[in-house]
Amino acid sequence: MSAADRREQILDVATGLFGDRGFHGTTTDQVAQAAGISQPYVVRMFGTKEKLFLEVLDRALGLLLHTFRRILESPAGDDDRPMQARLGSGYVDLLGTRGVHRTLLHAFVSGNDPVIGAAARRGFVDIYRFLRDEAKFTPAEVEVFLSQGMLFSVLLGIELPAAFGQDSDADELMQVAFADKCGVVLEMAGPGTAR
Amino acid sequence: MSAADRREQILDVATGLFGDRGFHGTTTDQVAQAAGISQPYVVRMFGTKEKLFLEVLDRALGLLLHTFRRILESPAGDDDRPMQARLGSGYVDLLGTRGVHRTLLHAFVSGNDPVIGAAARRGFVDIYRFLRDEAKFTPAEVEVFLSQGMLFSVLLGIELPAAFGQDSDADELMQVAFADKCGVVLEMAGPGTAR
DNA sequence: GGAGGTTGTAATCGGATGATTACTAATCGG
DNA sequence: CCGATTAGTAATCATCCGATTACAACCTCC
Repeated sequence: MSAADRREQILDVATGLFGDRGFHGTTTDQVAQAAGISQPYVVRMFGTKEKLFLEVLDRALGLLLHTFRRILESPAGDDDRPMQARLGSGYVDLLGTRGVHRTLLHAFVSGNDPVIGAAARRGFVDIYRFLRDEAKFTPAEVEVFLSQGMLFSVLLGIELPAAFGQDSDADELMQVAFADKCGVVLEMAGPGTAR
Repeated sequence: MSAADRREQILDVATGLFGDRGFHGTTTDQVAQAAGISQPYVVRMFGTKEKLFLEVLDRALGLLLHTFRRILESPAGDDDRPMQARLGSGYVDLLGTRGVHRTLLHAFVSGNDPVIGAAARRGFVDIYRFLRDEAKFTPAEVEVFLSQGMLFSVLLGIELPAAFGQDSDADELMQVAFADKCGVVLEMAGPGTAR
């Protein structure tokens, strides 16, 4: 396999693993085994585990913004909902790429780390700038959009969809938070969607 | 020092440390040094690092719910704002106890862990039940309250207040997200509030 | 066909880390 | 004053983990 392809493959599996267990909770050996290669190769290809995580984070942020820009620039077609709702659906659809949401969330709780924290802040502000400058959201719209997005992410973080059916109050909470997107979320992150 | 007092002291410093670096990123030795005792003593007092984290998590959740209940049951007095706003202020005031918000967030991103994840889900559903059954929030009110709370927490997670003044867009984002609470947040979590 | 680059591994190192054991100094009730 | 409980440590263990080094197989182009 070419180094470039291998690189992409490692970043793919690393996104899933970092999403599951975070930076400190994931070992380079787990990444290597998931990619079917040896641990030293992972380290040599990225230099350090931290650089690997930073690349994973950058890719996740890039995918997020790319998804948003595609929606923003695509013709509305038969979708007559406001842009907030359309971008929201795009955010949910990121569930299709394993680990993206949860890797981002892991980065967002690492503000204390001098390197990862700085990258996380930069990434979050980039998203803000997109909503303000490109999507032309008003401050109030930004606040609602980001708020709902973060509740969504945290509920993914605690794996509430994966525990669906075990606690009627938890199921009700999902209904309250995800509303009409509940079905989609359960399809993509519900029980049995595991790794 | 009595074992009970020592226990509380360890839980206090551990809350700060776990809030800063999470479960996997914090060592029992860091906790011990912060408490001014030896590492084996920390381990023996709590059994395992995981049990220590679970106690820290329980305490944080307990403090959160206790704060909410106190506000709910206290007379409105001169505060004529709706209960959503009053509980929101209480949530912000939890910044007064170092590490509570960020420890909770770290737990909320650990849904994958069989033990910590289960505790985190239980805790989040407990909060939901409080809002529904005790605070009598409507589903829409719950959604708004939790959404804003999670955006608030994530912005704390990336240490946006601590980086205040370094990026005008970041400062603007804080204004958009925290609004009238911006001043209080900066006082309690702004630059120079460090450990 | 062989020189050189590319893809990859085996072996190993050094340090960190959670946990265990065995011990000690102080405190306290009788 | 003494036996026992309590608060605490020093030393050490076994393991894990990221990183380094040295080497091997393979491809490719002249």
